[in-house]
Amino acid sequence: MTTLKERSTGTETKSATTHKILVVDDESSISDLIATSLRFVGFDVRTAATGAQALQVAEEFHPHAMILDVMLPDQDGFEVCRQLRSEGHNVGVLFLTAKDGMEDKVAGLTIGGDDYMTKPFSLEELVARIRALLRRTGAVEIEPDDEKIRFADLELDEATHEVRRAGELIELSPTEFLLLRYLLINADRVVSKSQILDHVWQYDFRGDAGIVETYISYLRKKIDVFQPPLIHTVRGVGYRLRMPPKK
Amino acid sequence: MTTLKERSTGTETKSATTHKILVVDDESSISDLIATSLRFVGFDVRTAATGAQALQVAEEFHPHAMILDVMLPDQDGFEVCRQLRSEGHNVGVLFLTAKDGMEDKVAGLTIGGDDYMTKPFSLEELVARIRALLRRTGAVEIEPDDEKIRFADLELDEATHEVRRAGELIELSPTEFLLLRYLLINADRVVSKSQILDHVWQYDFRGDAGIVETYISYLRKKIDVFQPPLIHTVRGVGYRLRMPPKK
DNA sequence: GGTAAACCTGAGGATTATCTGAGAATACTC
DNA sequence: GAGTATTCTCAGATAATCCTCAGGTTTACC
Repeated sequence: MTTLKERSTGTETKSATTHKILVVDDESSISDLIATSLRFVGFDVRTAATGAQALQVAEEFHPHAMILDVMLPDQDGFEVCRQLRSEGHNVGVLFLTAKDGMEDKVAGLTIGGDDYMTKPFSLEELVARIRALLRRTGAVEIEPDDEKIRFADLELDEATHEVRRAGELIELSPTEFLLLRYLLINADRVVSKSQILDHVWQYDFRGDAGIVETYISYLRKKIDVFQPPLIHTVRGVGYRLRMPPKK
Repeated sequence: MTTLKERSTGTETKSATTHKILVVDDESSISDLIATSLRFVGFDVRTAATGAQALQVAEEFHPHAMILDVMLPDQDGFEVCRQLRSEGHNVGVLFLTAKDGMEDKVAGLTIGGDDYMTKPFSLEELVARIRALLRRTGAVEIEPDDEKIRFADLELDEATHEVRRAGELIELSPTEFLLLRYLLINADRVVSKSQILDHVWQYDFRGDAGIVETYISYLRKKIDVFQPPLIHTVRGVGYRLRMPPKK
C-alpha cells in the first residue's frame, strides 16, 4: 500500500528515488505543460523538441521513462524509440498521438511495457500512466505490491480499475473514476473546482467549472448512498473527502 | 481605505530567509497595493508593468514566486510564464484575472502548483495563497506539512479548512474563516476595523466598517460560546485575540 | 449621573454558490 | 448502424452567505 502522501499529485512530497523522465514534443506548450506537471509530482524532467535532440539528451540523461510524441518534425516517434533500444537504452515509452486514425497503428507498435495516449489527455491520467509504466518496466521496485488507494471503507484499485465501498463493487464511468481518484489522492485536503478541472479534465477543455459540480453529484449518487457520506462541499472553496467529523 | 502606514504589518515575524516575489501588473495602483502589502509581511518585492520588463527583472532578481496579471499591455501572462519556464526559471506563479469571461481561459493554471485569483481579491487571501504557493513549490523547506495555525485551544487548518476549538469542529462561512485567520495571524496584537476591512474584504469593498462588527459577532457566537472568550474588543482601537489574563 | 460615541446583535432582503434533473451532443459497442 | 453509455450544457430550486439597518447596550468622560 502506497501512502497517500507519496502519490499526491496535488501537493508536495517528492519520492525518495527521483525518476528521470524525458519529454519529447515539438509543441513547447505541450512539453512545458507536461514537464511542469511531472516536476511537480517529483520527477526529474528534461525536454526535447526533435528526435535528434531526444537521442542526444537521452545519451547523457539516461531517463527511466520517456513521453514521446509520434509526430516529430524530423522523424517519427517509433523511429526514435527503435534507435534508442538498439543502442541498449532499456526505457519504457509513453507515446502521444493526435486523435485520428493513427490510433490502431500506434496500438500495434507499443510492444512490451510501453503505452500510448491520445491528445488531448488529462494530467491525472498522464501521471497515472507514467507511474504504471515505471512499475511495469521495473524502473521502480519500491512498493510494487498493492496498487490500491484506500480511504475509510472506500477502495480504488489502479490495476483493475475497480472501486469498492464497504466491499461492494461500484461501476464508474471513466471521468467519474478519474475524479474519485483525484479526490482520494488528496484525501482530507480541500481541492478547488479549478484544480479538479485542471487535473481531471483534458487540458483543452474550455467549458465551465460547473461540470465538476455535475460529476460530484454523479459520484455522490454512486458512493455516498452508503453511510456516512465521504464527499463534502467546502462552500466557496471546493470539495473534500473526509471521514465523519470525530466527536 | 486606510493608508498603508496605518495598517500594521499584521502578519509577520519569522521567515529567516526572505522570499523574493515579483509582482507584474500594468495598473500601478494594484501593483503598489500588492507590493506594499507583501513587503509589510516580510517579503522582498520587485514590480514590473509589462511582460518584457518582467522577464528582464526576473533574469537578475530570481524570484521565488510571481504574481502575474494575465492582461498585460505587451503580451499575456501565460506567455510570460511559458518563457520563464523554458528559460529554466522554476518559479511558482499566482495569476490575477479580471472577474469576467477570462475565467475559462485561465483553465490549466493550477497544474504546476500554480494558482490564480480573480480581481478584486482580499489581501488576506493574496498573502495566504502566496504562502501556500511557496510551500507547494518547495521554495520554503521548513514546516513540512503542518499547515495549522494555533492559538490557545483554537486551531485552524489551511489544508482542510477545518477550525476546531477544544478539539470540537466549528463550521465557518468563507468570510468568517478569513476573518478568523487574520485574527489568528495577528494573535495577541490589536487590529483595527479598517485594517481588518483592508485585509479581509475585497479591496474594492465600499461599504461601512460596521460589517466587521457584524462578523465579529458571528464569530463570537461560534467560537466564544466556549470558555474563556478569546476575541476581545479594544474600545476605540479594534479587536484582539488573547488569552484571559492570569488569575 | 448624563451624554455621546462606540459597539453589539437581531432581522430581513439581496446576492451568490451549489445541487440536480432533463436533454442534446458525442462517443463507444456489438 | 442501431442502441447504449457517457459527456456536457443549461436552468430552476434550494440554501448558505453577505450586507444593511436600526434599536439596544456598554463605555468613556465630563
